[in-house]
Parts: sequence; C-alpha cells; structure tokens
Amino acid sequence: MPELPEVETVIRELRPLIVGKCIEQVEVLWPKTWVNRSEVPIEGQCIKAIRRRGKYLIFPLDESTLIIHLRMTGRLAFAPDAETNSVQLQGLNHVRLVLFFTDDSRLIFNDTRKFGRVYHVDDPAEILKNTGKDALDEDWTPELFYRMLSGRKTGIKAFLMSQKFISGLGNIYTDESLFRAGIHPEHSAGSLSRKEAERLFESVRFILEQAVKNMGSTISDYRDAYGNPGKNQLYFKVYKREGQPCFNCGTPIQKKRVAGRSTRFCPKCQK
DNA sequence: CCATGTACCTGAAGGC
DNA sequence: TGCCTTCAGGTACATG
Repeated sequence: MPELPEVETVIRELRPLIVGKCIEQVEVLWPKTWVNRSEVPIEGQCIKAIRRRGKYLIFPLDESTLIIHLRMTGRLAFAPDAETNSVQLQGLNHVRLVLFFTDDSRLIFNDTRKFGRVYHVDDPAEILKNTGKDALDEDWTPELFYRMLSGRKTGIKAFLMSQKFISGLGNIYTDESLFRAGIHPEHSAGSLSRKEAERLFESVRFILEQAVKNMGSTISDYRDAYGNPGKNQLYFKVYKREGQPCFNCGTPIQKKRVAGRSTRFCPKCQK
C-alpha cells in the first residue's frame, strides 16, 4: 500500500514521538516479520533519528539500525502508555510486532497481509544496497534522470517502478506521474527526449509533493501514525478511473497490464 | 539485460 | 447465503 508519500507522512508524525526512546523489548507475533541479522542485542538501545529512503523507514540506533518496510498493508501506530486505547489504535486487528520502550510507550506494527518486514542490522547497506536515489532527494536532477534513462530498453513504467534507479514510486504515483507528463506507460525509457525526461521529472516531483501535502492516499488500508486516512485519493486523475472520462480530453481512461501491474492511462493524452 | 510468472498472505468484491 | 475467482499502495526470485 504505502508508497513514498505515505511513508514520509508516517515518519514526520513518528519523529517527535519516538526519537530518543529506548527499546526495552521486542514482541514478535508473526515470526517472518522480524528479521534480526545484527550481532548486538536491540534491547537497551535508543532511537537516534528517523530517516527514509524510498519506501524504507530507517531508525539508526546506538550500535545498530532498525529498518521497516510496510509493503502492502503495513501500518505503524504509537501508544503513549500501557493503558492507551485511543482512536489511533483502532483497527489494529493484525498486530505482528511491538517495540516496547522503557517509558512504557510502544510502537505497534500491524500488517494484515504479513508482507511487511522489520529488519535489525549492523549495516543498513545490507538492506538498502539495491535501492536507488530517493525520488525527493535534491541530488536527483532532470539531467541525471535523462542520463539514467539513456540506453534502457525497458518501458518507462517498469523503469519508474523498479526501486534500483529511483526509489519511492509505486503503482499509483507512477501512473499519476506519467499522466501528468503525457507519456505512455509503455514508452521505451531510453528513447524519451530530453524535453520529455524533464517533463516527467517535474511531474514525479509535483505528484509526490502534492501527495505528501495531502498526507498520502487511502484506498483501503492505509492510515497514518494517528490512524487517520490520507486525502490525496481525491486528486487522482487516472488511478482507479478506468472507463471514466479523461479530465483533459474526455476519452475514457484505459486499464491495461503493464510491467505486471494494472495500469491506468489516457490513450489520447499519453503518447 | 529484459519480460513474465510465481510466491508470499488476507480480505473485499463480483459473478453465478 | 455460499462458493469460486479475481484483485489489491510491494518485492524477491526463478525461468526463458
């Protein structure tokens, strides 16, 4: 479920709540969720910061690193004390892991489909080695994007979805970005003109920043750290709009399998 | 290198 | 009301 904007929203909310907290214990309710590859115990270590790369949440600890990927249905919620049963904890029907802090507050990882992972590693590169530059990273520029595309035979949708070049885009924001740029999802990545690459770069940035402002998109499962849904689904121009008229030209939005995923686009506006 | 299929999981929705 | 199929914000891995 969550792509970059949803992860960014959760991180911004969690940062003031859990940076500085010290871990007393990890409770694992679904064993596959917890991937512990660190030499040092997590108990007693404190959270120094929260960062993001693509869809990964990264929590540097004193001597190791905690990394979380929410995959399709992962959700994080903070409980300030042991007795809390507030609205932000409602709907947590599939708790897979709980981090207990020394002050009796806790971070709850809920994940209906069990695809999400909570990694504990000594070197973050173990997990992040195949994850490219973050789509909101200031070092990513139109010029760099154009160079990354050159010589690529793959389709542009597959390129944007692969996290090894640019990280953070998933199925929704890829389709929305391509629509905004007027580029067909099956257009070969390597044959985009410099101008098209620049327009697509601008579109990706616009779409992601708009979604962050709107606290992410909620289709069904996504909730932020306080249990609130996002508002960005109200701004979709193609996602889930198959059969409905294109906002630019009125042509029905088409749905087709591209790069293994349901893909929505306007056959007239996107070439 | 690239495309495609499968696996990992649960639950909602649609067809009959 | 059931039963069966398909689909879903993701990614890793196997196979041509």
